[in-house]
Amino acid sequence: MKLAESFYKRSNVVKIARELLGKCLFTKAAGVVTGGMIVETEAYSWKERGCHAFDGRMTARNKIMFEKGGHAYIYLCYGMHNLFNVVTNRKGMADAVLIRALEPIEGLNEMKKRRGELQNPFHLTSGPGKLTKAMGIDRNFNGKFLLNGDVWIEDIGEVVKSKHIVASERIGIDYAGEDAKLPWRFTVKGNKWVSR
DNA sequence: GCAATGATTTACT
DNA sequence: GTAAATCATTGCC
Repeated sequence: MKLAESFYKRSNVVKIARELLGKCLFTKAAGVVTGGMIVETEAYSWKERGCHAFDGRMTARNKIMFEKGGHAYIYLCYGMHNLFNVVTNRKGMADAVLIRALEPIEGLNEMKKRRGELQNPFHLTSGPGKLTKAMGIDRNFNGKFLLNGDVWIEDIGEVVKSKHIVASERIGIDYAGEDAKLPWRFTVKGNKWVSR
């Protein structure tokens, strides 16, 4: 079943990022449903420098993060990669969880077709830019609401024990200074679909 | 209006 | 392991 709106609207974005492990992200693009279990996330808050909306800076790009929890925020990075985020917290509180990797479950054939030939089958969705491409996510998904759009998150009853959750430093945000050291990246221990 | 930059991926050494 | 590719968004001129 889909996660309730109340799940996203809580104020502790780090806790939400942790609880999203084991949940399933699905999209429906071109009439085909694709998706998988989330195995890697990162938390971002407007209270720290790693976030685009640091210090409440709102721009045309990140204004979705200021919406209430439950919206999808798609950000184009390095000119060619779409990154998928889940907005959390109340309206005006710009927190979000970046989905970095998932384990494919639904629509394997479609995802392979979108990604093309791969040297390593584990590279299908083991990275934020890869999984969006595999699932057909582009900037048209920006601002969609996860309870009534073509993208949503389900709880399939999978429980990831806290022993199997690893917290580590986030990736690629050295510019954030001290905040780059926050252990806000969560991965499922030993899962092959986690990015490097 | 224009140059600088980045929450990455891919290929090559 | 390292480097190049590549472009929307941003912030300053």
